[in-house]
Amino acid sequence: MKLSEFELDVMQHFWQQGTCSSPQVHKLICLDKQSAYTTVKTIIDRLEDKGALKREPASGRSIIYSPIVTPEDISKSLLPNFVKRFFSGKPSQLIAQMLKDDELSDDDIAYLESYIKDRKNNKGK
Amino acid sequence: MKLSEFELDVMQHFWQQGTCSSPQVHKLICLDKQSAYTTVKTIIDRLEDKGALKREPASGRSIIYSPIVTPEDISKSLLPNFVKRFFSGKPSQLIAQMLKDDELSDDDIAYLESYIKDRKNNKGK
DNA sequence: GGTTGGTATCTACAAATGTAGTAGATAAGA
DNA sequence: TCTTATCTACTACATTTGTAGATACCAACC
Repeated sequence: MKLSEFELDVMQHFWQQGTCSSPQVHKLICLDKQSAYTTVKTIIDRLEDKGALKREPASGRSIIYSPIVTPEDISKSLLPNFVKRFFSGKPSQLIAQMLKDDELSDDDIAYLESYIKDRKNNKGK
Repeated sequence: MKLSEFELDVMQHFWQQGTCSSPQVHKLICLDKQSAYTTVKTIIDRLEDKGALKREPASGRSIIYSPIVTPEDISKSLLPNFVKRFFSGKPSQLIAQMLKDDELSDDDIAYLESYIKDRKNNKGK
């Protein structure tokens, strides 16, 4: 499933909220960029067509949607390509860039260090 | 600078080869997917318009192009967004997913360790 | 020097994407 | 129950992207 930029921005909110109505998503989107309500609704309709969202059996005025695809579904297909394109297919280069750009928190670093340590131990065996 | 999928596929070859003619890129692209020469040439023209490629002062029948933008230029703007979208903004989750599928080599580990060390030193200052 | 094969340029067009208006349905309040 | 504010459904359109044909150019070969 291929989703556009804007579609991903919208999915973002469903992934965070779990379920949402169109007006709710519109308000959330508008925190980042100005958009007409119908614009957001069109994107939601397209996401429904693509099978990324489904309607919940909601009682009420506005339709409640929930996500079908997960971020993992998408990232699993995009990540290898991403690494291949920009980091010569080497995950270590991606990590290096994040380190260089200082995008990693202390926790992230600690995580990496523990991974490295584990790996060394396993190798020793 | 925003590049499309196909444009990135083409840039890929320039990043690998350094400089290329359109026919050369066409042949490389065709190793992966069938495309008319003019299709590839159109993409190259668009990349030139966008300022991603420039013409080299080449003597001869076919134009030689070389890349202006680097993979880092692109990845720097895409990576934070990528992490935000698919990994709840947590780089460690991205790292975890990459490492799940793809092991790091000894060189990779050494590379990362030196980066981590640097970062710690800089932070101490 | 004319022919030919490879290359470049220009033009075109369908599909996807971003953007939003209009009209119709409907729930909530007066 | 009538009105109004809200939400949905449908339609529209400009731009970007993928795709490629037609045509023009030019260097090398016969």
